[in-house]
Amino acid sequence: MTSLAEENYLKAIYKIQEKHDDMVTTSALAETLCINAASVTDFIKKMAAKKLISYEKSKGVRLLDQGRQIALSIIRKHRLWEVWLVNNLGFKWDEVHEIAEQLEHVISDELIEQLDKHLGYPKADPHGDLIPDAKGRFIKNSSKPLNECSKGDKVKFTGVAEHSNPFLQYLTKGNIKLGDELLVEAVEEFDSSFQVKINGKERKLLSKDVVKNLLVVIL
Amino acid sequence: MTSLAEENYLKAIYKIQEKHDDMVTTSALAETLCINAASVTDFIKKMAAKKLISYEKSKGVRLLDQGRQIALSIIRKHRLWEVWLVNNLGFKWDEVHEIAEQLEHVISDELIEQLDKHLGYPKADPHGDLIPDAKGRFIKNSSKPLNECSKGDKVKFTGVAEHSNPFLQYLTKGNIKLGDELLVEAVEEFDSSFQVKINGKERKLLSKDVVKNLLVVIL
DNA sequence: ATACATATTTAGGCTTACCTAATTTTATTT
DNA sequence: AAATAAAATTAGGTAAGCCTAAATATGTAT
Repeated sequence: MTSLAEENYLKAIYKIQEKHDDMVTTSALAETLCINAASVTDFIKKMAAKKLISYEKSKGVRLLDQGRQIALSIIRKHRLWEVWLVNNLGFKWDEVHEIAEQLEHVISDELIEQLDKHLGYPKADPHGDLIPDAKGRFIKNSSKPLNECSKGDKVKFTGVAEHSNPFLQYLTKGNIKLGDELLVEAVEEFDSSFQVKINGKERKLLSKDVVKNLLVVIL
Repeated sequence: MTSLAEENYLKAIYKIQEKHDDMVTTSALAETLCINAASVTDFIKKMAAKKLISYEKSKGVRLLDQGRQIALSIIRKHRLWEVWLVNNLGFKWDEVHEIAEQLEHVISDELIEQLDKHLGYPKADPHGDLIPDAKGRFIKNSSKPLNECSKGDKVKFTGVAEHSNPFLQYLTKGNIKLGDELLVEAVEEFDSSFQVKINGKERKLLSKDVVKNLLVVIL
């Protein structure tokens, strides 16, 4: 059995590892989980004893296969629930995180497979994050941040690299939605801002902080 | 804040009180929650201190308004989730209890109101149990056990008084479903069994143990 | 290489929600 | 009413998951 705390630790380790593919430090975990570093040290020792993670004293931890599988199953559940909340219950993409944080811990393989089917086997959640399958496998796509694109590129907006509500709400206000087609009309070298045309209609200026957090695929 | 344990205690007290409208004893609670009586004594003292229940030493407990409201909100959530699981995810009525036991503890008023709306404001769950509204009010119906009916009565099957899987599966096997119309053709005095005609078609013999657990309304 | 700052671990403690064993209270039988 | 059985409570204890404060290890700057 995996406790709630363990699930949250494993998910946090997975997410930190995802960014800088390296050992995950005690302090990074303490930071993301809002738990005292001393408590984290305690806990990771117990998880290491269960072979969920590997632990090198004073260096950090890494997921072992068993731990990674659990982390992926939690992420799968989280993202499927988010799809349901947005597509079926009418929530906005900036309203679903907290609720999905609770729903992701409900235990029933049958439930999650039925939910997946009910939703039509979605490949991504409302923020464009990929949904692993029941075995923990992703169907990778080739998205990259918009700031890596050049003038003239025509791209599709497929996800966000930043999940904060202010950012999500900024996009909502500007009527920029997942699936929109963006044409890079100009790149201002001075401040790295982008001028884009959205869906062949509206023209918009996007700051550096915005473009680096928009994930797109080249069309 | 209400802990998971508190929610389960309150729900259990509510359900026991529902049957024999009386003080709920420590042993009855211990029995239904599968928790040692000594632990129950401990816990109810704490809940009494929080004014969720009233507690008379060595006599038992009763819900106070605040505790009743919480119990009803848990029951509301449980039953709404059961409706969703059966109507939208394709589960059978004997497969949903455990999953709903987990889902009922997810905290979000917005979620539960959206779910209620999504389901079309159902008045009863898949077993015919009434769903309280957000304020904890029931729309009572006038159902009674089939064994209280007489020869010639035409009734509608609206709920079960027994929720065990063997009973639910017995009904499923016999193709007896919520909403079916039953005509009492004969009552055998010797063993209290009933001969009924279902939906004007099939004729069936139902034992005493079955008829007392079928809730019906007279048509 | 040493000093300092930062990160990590150790040690000791707390709360929640359970447990067992022993005791006390309540109810039942004779 | 006394004896006995059953129920409830008290006392003391445990594990999980957190905490603070103190000690130790690591990394960085001089």
